[in-house]
Amino acid sequence: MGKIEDAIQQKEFKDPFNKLVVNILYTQSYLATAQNSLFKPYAISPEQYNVLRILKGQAGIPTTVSSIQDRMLNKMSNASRLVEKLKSKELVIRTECPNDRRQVDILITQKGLDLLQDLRPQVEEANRDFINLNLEEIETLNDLLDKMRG
Amino acid sequence: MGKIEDAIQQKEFKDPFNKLVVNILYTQSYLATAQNSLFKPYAISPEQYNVLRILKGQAGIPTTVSSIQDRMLNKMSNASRLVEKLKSKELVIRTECPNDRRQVDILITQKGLDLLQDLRPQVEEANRDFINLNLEEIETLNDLLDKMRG
DNA sequence: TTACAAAAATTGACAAGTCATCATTTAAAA
DNA sequence: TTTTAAATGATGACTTGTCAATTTTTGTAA
Repeated sequence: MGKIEDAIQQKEFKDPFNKLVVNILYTQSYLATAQNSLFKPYAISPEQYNVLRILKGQAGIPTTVSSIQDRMLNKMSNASRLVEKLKSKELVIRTECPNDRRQVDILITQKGLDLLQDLRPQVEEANRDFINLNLEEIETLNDLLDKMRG
Repeated sequence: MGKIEDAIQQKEFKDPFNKLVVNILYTQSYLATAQNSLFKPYAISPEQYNVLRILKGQAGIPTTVSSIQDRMLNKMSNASRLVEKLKSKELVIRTECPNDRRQVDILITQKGLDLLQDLRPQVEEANRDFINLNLEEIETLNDLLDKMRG
């Protein structure tokens, strides 16, 4: 049994709200650590993977830095710097936007697409390994998380 | 409606597992950002708050660095450095353990306890503000997260 | 007892989150 | 048109997460 009380050796919580906050933070760490070791051999971080995933989702349409930021899991992150890291690995290219010279168009490269392709089966396998729930439970969990944020 | 699809502007997901991973990572960021701005006026981070909470839970019993690490939400974190930050703010004291000189006993100070006391009502209020669920839903969510990790 | 392995904590290096500030460029107001 | 405000991205400083290496101390086996 993976009860949160055992995981962090805390017998009881002030109230159910507090327990839920702790449980979500702990579960995120559980997933993030797994993701981290999955991506490590490919020399990218979960955050960089997420940016690549966003760019692939744009299906070849150039995407600005702020648009990437809006789609990121962590809105406070520093998309500008992540893009720079990806560029130095030749996983994306960055071109000045002709319409608005303040903006910068970001595009995933073939090398970036190949990396996502290689990772795909491993990501899917890891997701199944680390989520011990059936489809109905997953749907309930997704709905409750959505509702929780209001 | 706070659906995850809208939050990150992604129409659909590869599979329910993938959607759940994304949803948990996003929800953690949602909570962590709220915590961050709550603690900011008190010049501590959510992680430092968590260490103080652990020490208070020990009820005056000296706690070693590795024991703190075991109880932290993020097991990969650097407890040694967090303790050093708290010590420089006089929120904890650090004494060499007499039985085993490799270990270091950490104890929360009165100043640290006072800080937790001041924060308590605000943390409780924030938890309620950011969790739009009833008690039954919270319990279901807690149970599903526990089961998910196996 | 010596020698070696394990445990505990610290430290260094790098990536990412957080936040403030800056420069450039665009859009709007006077 | 001139001035002002807003948008966009980059950068710097600081904290934390991640992980490997190092130091000190303890425990154990030869």
